[in-house]
Amino acid sequence: MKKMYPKNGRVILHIDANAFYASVEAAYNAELNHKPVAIAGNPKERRGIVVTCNYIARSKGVHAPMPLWEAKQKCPDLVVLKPNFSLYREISNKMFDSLKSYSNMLEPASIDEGYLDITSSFTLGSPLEIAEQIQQSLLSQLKIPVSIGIAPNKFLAKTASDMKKPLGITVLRKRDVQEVLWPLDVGKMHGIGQKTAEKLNQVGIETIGQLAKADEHLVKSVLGLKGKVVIERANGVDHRVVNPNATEEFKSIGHSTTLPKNETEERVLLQAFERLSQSVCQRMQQKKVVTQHIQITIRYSNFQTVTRSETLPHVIELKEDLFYHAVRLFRKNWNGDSIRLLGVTASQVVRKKKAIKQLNLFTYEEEVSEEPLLKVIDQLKQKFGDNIIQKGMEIKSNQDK
DNA sequence: TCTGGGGTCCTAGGACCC
DNA sequence: TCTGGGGTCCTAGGACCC
Repeated sequence: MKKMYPKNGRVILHIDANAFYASVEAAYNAELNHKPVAIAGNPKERRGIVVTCNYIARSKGVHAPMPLWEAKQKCPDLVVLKPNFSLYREISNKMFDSLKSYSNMLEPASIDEGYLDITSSFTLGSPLEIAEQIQQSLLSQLKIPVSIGIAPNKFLAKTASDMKKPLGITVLRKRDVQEVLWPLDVGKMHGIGQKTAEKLNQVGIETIGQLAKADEHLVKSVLGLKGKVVIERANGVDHRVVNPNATEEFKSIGHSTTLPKNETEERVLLQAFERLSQSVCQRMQQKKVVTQHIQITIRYSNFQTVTRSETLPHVIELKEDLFYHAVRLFRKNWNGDSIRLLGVTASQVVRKKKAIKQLNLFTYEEEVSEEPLLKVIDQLKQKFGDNIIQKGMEIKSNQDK
């Protein structure tokens, strides 16, 4: 077979597991292969949605993220399973371990897909041969069907893997872009959602081909800096590298929950915050990180969503601290309307090791009680109004030093 | 009987500093 | 009797993806 890799180019695979959660379930229960299967958030509760479903269910019109009641209406014999995330995580790890044997240049993009740069893996065979080998071994060893895109960059590889599902292998060269991509609606492009597509339509750009040839000033006038990027993509250009460390560089850990019913009772809301703080704290411990920035999300029953965040004068990691700051933000910002969803996020997390120097600066060991500070803030607030809070925090951080 | 939960990145305005 | 300009940090919200 003729070698496909160009002398000056890269060869990148995008490996995308088909209906991943449903495939994992079927791997452990073969009967499911012949039934329509959906994985749904809260199968018993009214607010469940389809997270993913197998291809039999899809043929009946079920798709994510459809409300469960609607899915059952379309497909009365739908088998609905609760998600088993720890199992999915385990199989996902096995999948990526297996991919690493083809190249170290592996970047997991989510639990069920990743990029593999095989430019230097030519001793293992042609790109097509490598893709076939990957597909067969994942299917036989893990019973996970995947689609694979082969292309000179990430964008084209991702686009290619999407073109044949399940169990497809698609080669997309730059010279194919004009014929394959340009006729498609601009909204089909990865990275262009409904809103962006509407904006482009309004200036007369409806297909990917029109976007590729569009005036950069025109596109920038509706999309800002993103305009340059999407024009490049439409021309099949994408210089992003495959970064094996990307998963190490996560930035936030959050938890949110839709309440069993719309809620106005503060006691219940605070209980929810306590559970959320607990689970965020647990995952921070697992990942060995601390945070100096906390954010809460309030979604009201009319779906209006408000986020409020705060940079803290020192890092925190304890559940009690997360809870304390979340509740303080909540009390300051809740308008009293009934609430559908609450969330707590630790953003800008830092590895604990890296934070140690900072911790020393802030006398981390002997935690200063917040009570005196709060009294001071209250007095200041009475004098100067609410916006004094930030000042108060600065005072504290100076004291800590 | 509407609309989950986990994220990332970008924008834009105001505060603040030099 | 009119008010720089550049850089950075902070905050809120929007868009997008899986």
